[in-house]
Amino acid sequence: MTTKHLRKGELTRAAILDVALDLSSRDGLEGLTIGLLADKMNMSKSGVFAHFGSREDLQIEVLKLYHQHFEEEVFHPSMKEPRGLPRLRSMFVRWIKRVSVEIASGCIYISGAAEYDDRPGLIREELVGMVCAWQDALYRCVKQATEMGHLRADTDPQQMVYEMYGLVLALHHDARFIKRPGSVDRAQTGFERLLKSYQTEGPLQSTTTSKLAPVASKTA
Amino acid sequence: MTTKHLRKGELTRAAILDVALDLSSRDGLEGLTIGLLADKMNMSKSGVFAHFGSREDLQIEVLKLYHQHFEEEVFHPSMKEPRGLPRLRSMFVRWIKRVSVEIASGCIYISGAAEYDDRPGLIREELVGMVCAWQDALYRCVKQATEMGHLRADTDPQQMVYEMYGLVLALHHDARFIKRPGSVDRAQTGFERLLKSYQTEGPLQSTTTSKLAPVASKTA
DNA sequence: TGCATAATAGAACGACCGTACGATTTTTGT
DNA sequence: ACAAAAATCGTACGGTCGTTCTATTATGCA
Repeated sequence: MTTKHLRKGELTRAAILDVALDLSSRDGLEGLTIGLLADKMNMSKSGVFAHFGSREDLQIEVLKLYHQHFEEEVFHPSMKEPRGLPRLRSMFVRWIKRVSVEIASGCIYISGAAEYDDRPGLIREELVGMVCAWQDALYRCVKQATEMGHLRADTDPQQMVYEMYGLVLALHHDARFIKRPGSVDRAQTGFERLLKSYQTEGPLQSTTTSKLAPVASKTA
Repeated sequence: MTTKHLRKGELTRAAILDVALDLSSRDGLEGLTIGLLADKMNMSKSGVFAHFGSREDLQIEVLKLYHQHFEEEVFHPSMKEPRGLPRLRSMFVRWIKRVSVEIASGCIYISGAAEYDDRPGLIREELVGMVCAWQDALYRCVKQATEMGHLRADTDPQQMVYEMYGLVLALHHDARFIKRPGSVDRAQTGFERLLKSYQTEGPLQSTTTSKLAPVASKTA
């Protein structure tokens, strides 16, 4: 019946996208080339090209594939954690785990941000949308954590997301560019300090009132 | 006498490098093209090329020029501030001021880190050296601040430099890529929280002993 | 003012890029 | 098994890149 949909072309197309994602992670989306991709696939340039209307289409498909992986590895599992601080912890830990695995290859969200910060077009728009979606997810999570009393009531979610993002950017920078060991621990340490800071420390007063215990039940 | 050294070629060479730095800031060092550079200079490609042995040489010269500007604007003025916390503050403030001015053009240290994290060669080596030199300067400054009692004695300088760098990377990311307003304030706020955290907060105890007043005399 | 020399221009090269098109092979449905 | 359709290949075009070589122009010193 519906088996007619699994035509061979779709399979090779998926295989091409897998390899393309690999290449883009290493050399950046802008470094992705159809000729190189054809070589790695043992195909002709035109054979690869035929699966996509243009190079830009290919790049966008790669981007969507990366987004899908990111959601499956980081976002969706974290959404199964209980709201508030446990979920926020899960998001950050899975995030830096993914980036630290990506140290050998590279995170497209991060490398893409540098590549497309001054290159208008569809790819940039897509990329900005994805990054903003992820930052929004973090934002909502921080907000919930404050509403549930896991973080100080006057916590500025935007500010906290900003600093979390900075910790991950620094991880990518130091580990992948500088190749300095121990960066993963530094990201984790920074996050703990961030949490402690937004839990106990008042704007200009000492720690007195903690409405709720930051430890939540493991069952969703 | 020594006026023979200011031959005309040296002048145009310097002018070319200025334009090249501008172009590289916008499109990245790898996006720098001799043809485009020649257009902006109203010169022929070969006329521009003749001043440098190769494109790689040109890129390295651009890098050195950027490094020189960075030192003049950020490093050297900060070294005139009194050791410890005042100097550290100056370094960070001048740094983010420079990066926030560069939002319209782009910081080569940061964009270069993404471009060359997997591209071996002379340019990468040069770039890593410069960034490490800057991180080392920050490291020494933090260390002095702890030795002078401006920061907690158990402050891990490497960790603090890591987090400062993260704040600046996030600034570059949010302001230049996402184009979200208010990022400069967020970097500043993050730094203040960072300072407070490393001044008062103990590893697992409350604030009791502050050896020295964090306010130092303005005279070096 | 001349003349050696430096500075620039111009054209051409080989390489690689994305893309287009027609021929050819492989897959698919009957 | 055979015809229709899909997938793949080979080739070619126009463009840009860095680089080289030779010719031309501008500069600087005697």
